[in-house]
Formats: sequence, C-alpha cells, structure tokens
Amino acid sequence: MSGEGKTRRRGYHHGNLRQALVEATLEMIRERGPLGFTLAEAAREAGVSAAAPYRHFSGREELISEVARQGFELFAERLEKAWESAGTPLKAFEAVGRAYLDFARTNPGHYIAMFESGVSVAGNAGLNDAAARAMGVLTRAAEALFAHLPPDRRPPATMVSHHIWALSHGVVELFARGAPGRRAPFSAEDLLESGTAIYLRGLGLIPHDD
Amino acid sequence: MSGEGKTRRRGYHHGNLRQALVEATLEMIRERGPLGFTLAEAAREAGVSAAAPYRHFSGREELISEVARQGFELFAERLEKAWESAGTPLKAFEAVGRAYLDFARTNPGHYIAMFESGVSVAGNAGLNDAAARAMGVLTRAAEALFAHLPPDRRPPATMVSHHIWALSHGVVELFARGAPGRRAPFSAEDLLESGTAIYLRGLGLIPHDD
DNA sequence: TGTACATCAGTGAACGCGCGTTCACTGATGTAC
DNA sequence: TGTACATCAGTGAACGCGCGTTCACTGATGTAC
Repeated sequence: MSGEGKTRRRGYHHGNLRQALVEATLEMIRERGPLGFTLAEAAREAGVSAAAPYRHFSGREELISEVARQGFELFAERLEKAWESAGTPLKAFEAVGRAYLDFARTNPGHYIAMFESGVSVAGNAGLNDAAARAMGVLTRAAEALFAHLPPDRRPPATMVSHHIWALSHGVVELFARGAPGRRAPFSAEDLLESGTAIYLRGLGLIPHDD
Repeated sequence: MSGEGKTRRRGYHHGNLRQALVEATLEMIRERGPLGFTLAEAAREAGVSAAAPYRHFSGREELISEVARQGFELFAERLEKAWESAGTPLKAFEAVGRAYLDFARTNPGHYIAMFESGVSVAGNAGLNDAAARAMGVLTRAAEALFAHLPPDRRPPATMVSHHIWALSHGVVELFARGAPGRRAPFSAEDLLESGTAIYLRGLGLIPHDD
C-alpha cells in the first residue's frame, strides 16, 4: 500500500495524469493480476476520458512498461538502502534479502509488473537500466561477503546473487502472496531467512552449528 | 513439446473434444502466457464451434483448472519416477531437482497453468489432491536425506522441501524461460544444481570441499 | 438382424459487453509583445 | 498590465473487434425390443 498512493484530478486539466494512470494501473494489477488491467479502466479511475491516456502513453504496452520501470527504480533504491544500513557484510547481505521480500510485500503491484506481466525488459532501455541497477546491488552484496577470502577461494559473485535472487523470488511467488490462509507451517520471512542461512553456511561463510 | 500433442476431430462428433480443448489451451498458454487463452480460440483450434466446449466444461475457469490438474498429476509422476530411479537418497534428491526443472522445460504450458494462471488450487478438490501429491514427493525426498541422522539433529523436512521448491521455482521463472538470449552466464540447470549443492552442504549432508 | 427412439455431442445465430484506438474538436494555459 | 495567439491536455463520439455465454436446433450414436 505505501508508495502506491492516489492522484485525482483538479480541473479540466488533470495536472498529473501520467502518474495517476501509473497508480491506477498498480492498483488494478495488485488486485487482479498481471493482465487484469485495462487502459480504459485506468482512465476511468483517474477520472478522465478513455482517450486521454494517449496524450501520455503510446498505448497499453508503454504504460505497463513505465510501471515496471518505476518498480525497478524503487526496488534498487530499497535494496541499496538496506545494504548501506547494516554493519558487517553478512548483516548487510541478510538485510538485502529481507528488503527483497519486504518490497514484494509492500509493493505487490510493482513486483507483478516487473516479474509477471510479461513486459520485455530487454526491449526498453530505461527498464533495462533500472533492472540492471537492482541486480547490481545483489551482486555487490555477494562480492562483499567474500572480500576477506583469498581470491582463489571466492565463489563467483554473480552465481551467488543468482542463487539468492532465485530463492527470494521463489519464496515470494509461492509463499508470500495468495490466500493468507495457505496452511504453510512457515512464514515467507522465516523460509527466506532460514534458507539463506543454510546456503551461506554451505558457502562456508557462517560457522557450522550455531 | 512432448506430452502436449494434438487431437483433431474425425467427423460430426469429435470423439475426444474434452482432451483436444485441454491441448489447445496448453499451446495457447505456452505461447501467449497465463491469460493469453480464450475458450473461443481453443474451440477454433479443435475445429469445433464456439458453443461446443460447453458440453464438456462449465466455462473458461473449469477448463484451465483441468489443465492445471493434469499438470500436477504429470508433475507428481515425473518427480516420483525420478526419485525412485536413483540409488542413494542424495542422488535421488538431486534427481528430483533435475526432474523439476525438466518438467518446467518440457511442459511449459502445464507449468504456467499450475503456477501462474491464478487458478485457485484450494477451491478444487482434484487439483488440491494432485498438488499435494507432487509436494509430497519433495517432502519424502527430503526426509530420506536425514534418515541416517539422529532424530534430534534432523531439520524439519517440510522446511527443506519448501526451500528447494522455492529455489527451483525461482530458477524456472527467472532463468529457464523468456528470451533464450538472456545474457546469463549460467544455465538454469547449472544454477539449480550448484545452488542445491551449496544448500545441502549447509545442511551438513555433503562433505565440505569436494 | 432390423427398427424406434432416447440420448448425446455437436451447430450456428444471436446477445451484450468492454476494450483499444482514432478523430475532429475545444477548453485552459502560458508566452510574446 | 492587457491582449492575441500558439500550444497543450483534455473531450466525446465512433469504429471494429473478439470474447463468453445462451438458446433452440439437429445430426450421429447406441440401446431395447
């Protein structure tokens, strides 16, 4: 809910229609899934005629791409902030993992637009940049973890970041959303934290037997 | 492609329309994503009028549920077969992981219907059973891994299966599909295998430093 | 083996709907002088 | 400070489209006798 506020019009000219459409889209996506949004309804939601969006976007596709782009920007910011806020590389890495899940929780519309809408990241420069920036945080967080190891004993940082990304994404998709009544005996947070801990132990970065 | 064949009609009576619709749906989903299927087109594809599907399904929703159900059945079978085919519990566990990825690869239509279509698993008994059966294989595979450990040192099997499930699902969603041109330096297979190995080492089930 | 008939699995026409998009238009805004 | 005018950001009506679903219907199948 936070970060996905509402903007309504004030007169004949909306004043902020572009962003209002983005926000309407976020809400529709959050509630009805990746393809459950329509330009027509976004316009209605913003209190504007069905033709108005075409002053700001070339069409449906461009609007959802913009939503995804904003999502990746926000995502990268949150991950960066989490990384910088913690003391040791290990704590920082764990904080990034928590921030990942937290982002998916508090910005479901963005998350869905980014990863489930079928938007082509490669085909859009702005989107691509933002996505790379977010991925970069994960990779740097991984690199910092091994900085103290002799170079020939460091695992490839991008492999590690891919592992963590996949684990996080899987947890989000399978356990963080959907009916809260899912009878899973573990919360998404617990699963991600315990999974990450076991993984890091496997890398030799956490002592065995805590 | 295998397991997603084609069934066309032979006379006025189709003979196998129900399954033909399922197969047409698989193809549409595979090519156009979770919501990219329509009853109308499935009928067209099967060479039948738009009204015909209603002799076999109450509507759109019931058809996609059936696709997902068949997917879970097939999935459970493949996982079971993989588990039974390997010698040691460790090898069997790894074989199950490989079978997971392999299923997602060879049956993308099923996989999408199962996990991305928004179908409500809980609201359908047949679907629920099939899904539980598949999940059960993962959990039993995990249990077998610790069978030789003293009971008080065994991690919870469902936690482990949830971890592996999340990792596998994340790898599938992020790295196994989409443009094959993704410049990922690691294949989905490699990522899942290496990730699983590190995780199992973290559990103390694989010796350090191979 | 032949026939009557119930049942099953199709047809095709029609419906109402909401969507994406285009178009000529017009009200509001802001800038040059 | 006031006015003319270009530009911008909206309107509303219209289009063609494909969809899901319903309905009365009919051709094919299979069973009882």
